[in-house]
Amino acid sequence: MARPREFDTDTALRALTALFWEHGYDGTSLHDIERGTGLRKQSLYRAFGDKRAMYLAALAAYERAEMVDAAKLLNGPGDAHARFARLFRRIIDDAVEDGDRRGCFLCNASIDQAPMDTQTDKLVADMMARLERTFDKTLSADAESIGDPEAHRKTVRALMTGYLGLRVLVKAGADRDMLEDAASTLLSSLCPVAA
Amino acid sequence: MARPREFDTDTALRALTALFWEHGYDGTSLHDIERGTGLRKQSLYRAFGDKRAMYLAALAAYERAEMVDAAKLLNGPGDAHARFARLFRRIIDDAVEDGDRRGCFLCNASIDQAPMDTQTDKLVADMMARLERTFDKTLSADAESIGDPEAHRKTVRALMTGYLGLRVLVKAGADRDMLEDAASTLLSSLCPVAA
DNA sequence: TGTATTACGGACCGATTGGTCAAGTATTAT
DNA sequence: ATAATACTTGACCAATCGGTCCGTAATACA
Repeated sequence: MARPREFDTDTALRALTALFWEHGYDGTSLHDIERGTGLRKQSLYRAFGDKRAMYLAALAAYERAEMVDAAKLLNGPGDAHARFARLFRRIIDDAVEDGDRRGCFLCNASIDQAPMDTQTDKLVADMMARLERTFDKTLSADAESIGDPEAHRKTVRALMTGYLGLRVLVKAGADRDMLEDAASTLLSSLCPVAA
Repeated sequence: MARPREFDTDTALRALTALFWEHGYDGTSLHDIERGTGLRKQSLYRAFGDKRAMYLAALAAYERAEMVDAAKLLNGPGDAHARFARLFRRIIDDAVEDGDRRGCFLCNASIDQAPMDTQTDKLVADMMARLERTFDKTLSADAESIGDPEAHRKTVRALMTGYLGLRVLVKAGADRDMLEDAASTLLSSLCPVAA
């Protein structure tokens, strides 16, 4: 009945995610978006709505792609210490070896959009809650942690804080030593012997 | 010989700091700046240079005012645990009671400007280094920490990470429980008994 | 094949961006 | 008094912002 869309929405969404992730909301213009996606804004507006909707869709896509990817690391073999160590190691390696300073899109969005846009604020809060659940599940791999629910919850939240802090340090340009030291101490609370 | 400046540069700088701190670089327009400072942009351009210079000056002023203020908390009485506890308590209270979601200007700048502006990047790196020195000095208040320099350095850096993570959580809209739990665990590494 | 429906590209929009210029005025040292 | 300086104000600038409109091309169904 109607002419079919000529571009792939998922591909466009991936491009949008890359753009907003790296440059933020204000730092990404419609012109940048046209270049990055290879599409005219008209097509994008019809597919997504307005720029804000593109941003929110990109943030949600980030969660589906990158954070699910991180969750896989956390669901791997070994005890909680080993699992979180793999996550932190990946963050450090990406930053130092690939020079990837994009940080965590969720963390970035928390700072540059959440306080000034209610929709972003809501989405960020939801994503934070889901991230906490992921961390919670990972920590539950340790038998000893299930004894004290309060200590368990506190540890999860400290690890969340450490995760976010690490991603800020990456953005700030911290070197490998800095990141390694921070990560090692954060992990030591999970397994004093392996610290 | 020449007509003296009619406005107080420090007052203007305080206003600039408040603006950039709350709304970021891109989120603060010259129009906002004129309203916020009560000055015409002409006067501001002559006094500071361009918008980027205003931002950098504001960031430096933030360090002189707010971070020196925080340093006072860290130089107060008690052991390291008590000192850092006061800092974290202040962060949480400001966020929860006053609804202050501005976070830490240094942390904000790390995310929204440092990766895309070399001058900001340099200033942020310097400020991070000075913050680390402040944390280092505070931790040195504990006699037992001076024994192992490596452990000392690692603890300092983990506390930095925790500090930054806390400020991100505030921006993300975390509630009191979340912040309290995170802070308490971060502090527990300093003094297992008092945790 | 006719037609309704939709995608597409480009022109176009007013508003706002950061930044500059010019004119008039106030202040100071000589 | 005067020369030199630098203040204030508002107009002005090109460029860019996010967003819309419209003519044309392409498709699916009757």
